[in-house]
Amino acid sequence: MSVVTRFAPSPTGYLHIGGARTALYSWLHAKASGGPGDGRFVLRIEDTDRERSTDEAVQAILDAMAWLDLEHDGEIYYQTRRFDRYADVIDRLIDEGKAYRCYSSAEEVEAMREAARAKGEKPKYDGTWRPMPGKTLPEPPAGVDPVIRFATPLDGHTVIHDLVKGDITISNTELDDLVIARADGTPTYNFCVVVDDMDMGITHVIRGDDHVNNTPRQINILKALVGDDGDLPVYAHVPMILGPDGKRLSKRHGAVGVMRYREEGYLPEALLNYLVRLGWAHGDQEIFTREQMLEHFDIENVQGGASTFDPDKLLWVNQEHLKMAAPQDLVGELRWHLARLGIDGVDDARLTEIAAIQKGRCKTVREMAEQSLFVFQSVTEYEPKAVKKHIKTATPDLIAQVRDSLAALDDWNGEAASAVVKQVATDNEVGMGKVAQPIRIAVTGGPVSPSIDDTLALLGREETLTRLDAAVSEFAALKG
RNA sequence: GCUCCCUUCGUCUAGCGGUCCAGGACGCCGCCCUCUCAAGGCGGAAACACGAGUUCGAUUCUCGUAGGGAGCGCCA
Repeated sequence: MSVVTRFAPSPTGYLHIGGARTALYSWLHAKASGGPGDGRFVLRIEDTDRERSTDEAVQAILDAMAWLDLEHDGEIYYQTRRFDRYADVIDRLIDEGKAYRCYSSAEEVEAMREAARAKGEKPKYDGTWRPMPGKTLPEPPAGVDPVIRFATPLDGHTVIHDLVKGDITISNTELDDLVIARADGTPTYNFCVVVDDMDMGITHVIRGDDHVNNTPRQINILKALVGDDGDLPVYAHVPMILGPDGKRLSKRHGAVGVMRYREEGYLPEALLNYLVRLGWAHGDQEIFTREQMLEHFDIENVQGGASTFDPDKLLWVNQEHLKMAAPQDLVGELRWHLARLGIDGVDDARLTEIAAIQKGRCKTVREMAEQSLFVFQSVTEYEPKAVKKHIKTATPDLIAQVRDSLAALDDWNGEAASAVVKQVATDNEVGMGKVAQPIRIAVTGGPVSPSIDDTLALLGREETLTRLDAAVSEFAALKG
């Protein structure tokens, strides 16, 4: 049987790191099992809460999924477009006596819960309106729209055969008769999920473990629909991701949107790599390409306990991916970051050249873009601290010597340029640092840039000579 | 309060009864390399929550305790 998984976010905000990992695990499980492309990965938008769902949030989630390249199969489902279907199923359950109308007010239900709590029990609805053999129901109050409640089995227990947690058994007496349709007729989450997963042929439900307590309710509803012997999906509840404070990472608790990581210069494959390793391992391997994840990922090896998000390690993973990326594969993100810094219209070849030189020395693409600005912007001022440290009285003369030798070069390339710098250092019996650092400051304005040969190669002869000339007079004036 | 889940270095983890005075990685601390920043090389500190069992033998199995997480909505 082919695997079908789904990712089912509610569009009440951006896609955050925990959601991204759940999506990744679901995607991997569908795509990794049974060979490439065998399984299906469905995207479903759970927007039944019309108060909080927004189109902007839907778009934000779609954008993040696209950036991460977690492609879904087939159409995107929206629960709000399936209300007719839910209504049909609810009618059927009522007809079959598996659900009933409840006229208790919200205040009354709250009082029931309080009463249960006072007795040291779990807060529950007390079943006032539940039809029972030999029981006389109260007269429905006039002018009150009822909610529909599901008649949960009164005894027995429900077992979840969870792929990551193992078997979980919950007594049905822990469960109460949950509302499956609100007074205004709209269906609720626990109900829609069941109908959807059934209709969409979902074989594996992979979701956060904040849902484990809902699962028995959902299983009971599903059994009411398909019978005790009907097919149930396989569940896999993945643990939460905790913030540095040990609290669950959530939108209102320190979690930021996935796209924020793009802004900070992370590569999507690096973020995915970090996320896949958070709670899962394949021996000692730390760095995974997308292909390697697909090859090795196994949902059953996912850790049972929550894990803490570590920004430092993410940064390292990103750096590793930067190092191993082909320069041309970095062009897209580099262009995006440069654009944010006001640099547009640079051609691919140039960006590839820059990426090739910078990728080994940056932790993020954002840093790469920032550190490459000197290529596009002429030097308008020299960093005072750097000048103070590296520009001495003899410096203008040294730079002038380098400048003249460079001007005389037949071929302009990094190797030849750095040979010139070395020669000048040797001729004047000073260390490389005495020449290279001033040159660096002269052509970039600051003390940090790629190696001198790469820096000059990137700049080109004309630009290098122009900047050196400017620096010679500038530094001479400074020290004169 | 009740229910469920979890527990190896600060963090992510390997370990699936003896191979473990516990391995890797991030971070941290030294040293080396060096034209800056990185990278790289070498070395170091750092953990099986606790208590009972089971067993010839427990990090590994069972049960308690403690700690942590989640849930208990006409939210998803």
